[in-house]
Amino acid sequence: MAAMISSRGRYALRVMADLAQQDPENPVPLKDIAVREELSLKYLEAIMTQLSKGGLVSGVHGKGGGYSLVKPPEEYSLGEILRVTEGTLAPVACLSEGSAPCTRCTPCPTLPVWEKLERLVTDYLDSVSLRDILS
Amino acid sequence: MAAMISSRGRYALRVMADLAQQDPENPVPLKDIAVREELSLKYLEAIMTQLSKGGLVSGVHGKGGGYSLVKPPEEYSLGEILRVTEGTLAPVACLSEGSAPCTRCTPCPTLPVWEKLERLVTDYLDSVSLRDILS
DNA sequence: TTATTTCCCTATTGACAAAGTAGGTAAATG
DNA sequence: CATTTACCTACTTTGTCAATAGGGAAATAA
Repeated sequence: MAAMISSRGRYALRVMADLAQQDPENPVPLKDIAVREELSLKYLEAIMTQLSKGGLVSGVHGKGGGYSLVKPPEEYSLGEILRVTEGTLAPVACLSEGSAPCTRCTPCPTLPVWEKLERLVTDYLDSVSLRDILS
Repeated sequence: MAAMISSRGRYALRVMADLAQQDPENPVPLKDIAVREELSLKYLEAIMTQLSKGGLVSGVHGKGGGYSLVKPPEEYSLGEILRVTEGTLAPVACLSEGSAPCTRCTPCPTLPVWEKLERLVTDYLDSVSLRDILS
């Protein structure tokens, strides 16, 4: 199957969309999101930690705390959210950073194809905003 | 990481390109390809079986036998080769055939995004021919 | 007919990543 | 100080992909 976007990434989009539909002034506790989105609290925590470390949301501790977006929904692109949770949107392993360049044949005749494909995907996902997927 | 194209698919492209560079009149035995492409014979067999069942190559048994392309290189698209080996090029699991439609929310606000992304990827890979990647 | 070559078929193994769980710690609030 | 909440570390489970192994069936040539 080898889907490019994992379920974790899709959950992240759902959660971000959920946050976008709440009052931006009040942080939203994970407990609430877990119920609305039918996700386990623990799994949700793992995803939010990534989003928080990636600077996409901010969390405040204690009673009355929770998570909130750091900017308006139209300023998030799906690409930027997915890059944080998926790590990379590269269509092949040899384009992911941290992978040794493939030396089977030089120059690699398919490399330009993968590079263009990655650009295609990235450009599209960067062109869709979080607001665009609010229902 | 979640690469869209697995190493198996990339091997398939290499093998098809290898075949395209041999005499189209004489079937090429796997043994030869395995040496040239530095793949184990057994693994190569598994890949060729898929390509053969997919109708992309034809194999003939016995001495003097081997595999050959069934049409000229310019008539193969990368998309058609990859669909055979990867099973699907769907960016998300819910678009793969055989998967139950997701019922979390209807209508799903992200579905149009995935559909467009799949079309983008498919159209591009279908526009590149096997001849285009011969070195 | 027999031996050889080759494709072909059905498992199985091992490695690894992703999905999801569990239990706790630290900060903020009332 | 008790409660609420984010945050941290580790684990189990599950599933897929890569690669291997050991044959069997068809074709050819001697």
